[in-house]
Amino acid sequence: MTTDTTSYAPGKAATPEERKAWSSTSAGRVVTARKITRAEELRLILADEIVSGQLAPGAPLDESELARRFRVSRTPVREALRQLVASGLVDARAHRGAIVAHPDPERLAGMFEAMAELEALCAGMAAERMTVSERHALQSLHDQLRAISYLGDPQRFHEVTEAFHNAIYAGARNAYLAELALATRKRVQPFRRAQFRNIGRLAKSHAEHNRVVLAVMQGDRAAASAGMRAHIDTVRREYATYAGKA
Amino acid sequence: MTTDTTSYAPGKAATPEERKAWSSTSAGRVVTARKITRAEELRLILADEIVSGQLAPGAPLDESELARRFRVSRTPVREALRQLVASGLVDARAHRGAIVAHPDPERLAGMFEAMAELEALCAGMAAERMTVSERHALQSLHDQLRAISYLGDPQRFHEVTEAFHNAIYAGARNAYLAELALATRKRVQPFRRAQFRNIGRLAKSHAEHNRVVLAVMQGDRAAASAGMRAHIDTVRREYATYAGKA
DNA sequence: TTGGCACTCGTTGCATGCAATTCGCCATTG
DNA sequence: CAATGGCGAATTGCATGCAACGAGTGCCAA
Repeated sequence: MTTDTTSYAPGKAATPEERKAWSSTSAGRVVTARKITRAEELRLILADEIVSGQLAPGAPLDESELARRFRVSRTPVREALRQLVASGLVDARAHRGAIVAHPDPERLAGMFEAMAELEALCAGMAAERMTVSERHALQSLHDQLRAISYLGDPQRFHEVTEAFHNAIYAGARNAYLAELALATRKRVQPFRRAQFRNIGRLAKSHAEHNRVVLAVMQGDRAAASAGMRAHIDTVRREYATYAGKA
Repeated sequence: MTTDTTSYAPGKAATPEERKAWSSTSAGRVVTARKITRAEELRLILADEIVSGQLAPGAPLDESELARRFRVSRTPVREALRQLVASGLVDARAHRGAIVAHPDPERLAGMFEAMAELEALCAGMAAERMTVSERHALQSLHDQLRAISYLGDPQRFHEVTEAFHNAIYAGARNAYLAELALATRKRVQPFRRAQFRNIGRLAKSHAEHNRVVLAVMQGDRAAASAGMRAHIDTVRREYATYAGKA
């Protein structure tokens, strides 16, 4: 416990100014979401830190420590952790604390396989259902990726890749399926960090996307699915090569 | 609030005997899970009541009321609700309470479509990966279903159907994918209650399963997928026919 | 020296009180 | 008469204190 410095009066735990402090760590991504609860804020921040790799798989999530860090009581921290447990990003056992989820290799392989199929499914549906303007928007993102792969900016490439996949989710016209795919993507993300340091991977990734984009533009469901499945399968293999320590 | 009858001393809110009372409502399914926390208990109970239809979509979930009902404080109730929100069975908005999830028709259609594809995927994978004994076990469940469909016991038919689908999930050798499929199944379940009152549906369901079982026995992935997709699609159409009020 | 055991400490689980927000109701006004 | 503004009640959100559980440590006995 060790209530050390702060005064901590009830309902006045931290001024808004104080509370801004914590988001300074996450590189300019300050989301000034004012209309949501503290627990929801914490959930979003912690999820982001897990997905972005700031909190590595296996890292302990101490309630009191997080409460101090975010200048709130343990209650909203606990609620945020419970939701993260339910979403699969965090593992917890009663009286034994919570850690960032760290699936064993077999489970991780299953997540990759499921991701491949979900993405393939979305791509196939998108090939059939996207509007003309959506197809053009997808093509535009794809072109951007080519340009970025030449420049060799992994961070930017990653961001636009996310947009690319999100565009396909949206094109599938199934919000629920999109949520499943996105959630799976996020849960796998902490284990593919290393890939984005590999510049050579960018061009290959773009080439794989090319098959998908072509099929989507032509409305060829089977080809779009196959292309996306192959792409994610490459991602999986790439991970398997890089990761000896998983 | 109205602290009416019980004394309610801290840490001694209810004796074990008192706490047994609530589970008597759910028809003999008393799970004497002693080693888990109260919040976890509540989560399981509420999820079961939602899936089983005791709590209908749209029903309000008042924290204080649930706390009284289960003889606990609001804290574990809140944690259970948060987890149910994260799992999609409950919707909640800050300061406005929680209700049993009630997706609009479009979203529900998406859930049915996703379920069809997930089940199809599992069936296809199971056709390739099941052991011989697993295939025989599946066949056995299928035979049981035929017998039950003759007897016309919808409740029992439902239970064995669940076991049938779970056997296919297990045969797919992908725990993560199985979780997705099962979660989706549970989220859709509250909207297909009516179907199990329709005795005629039982025989048709069994006939649809037949295609899947045959394909699985022969290791024919494509046929197993197609069969399962067609089955779930029938389920969806059946729902669409029954439900004017969704 | 080693195995078992009780004790202690740290962390999590739960209860409770207060603060904050929302919504319904009623009065006031155009 | 309708619309709007503010007040009150009810409900949720958060802080805090205490209880319970687990893990580590040191002691005792074999």
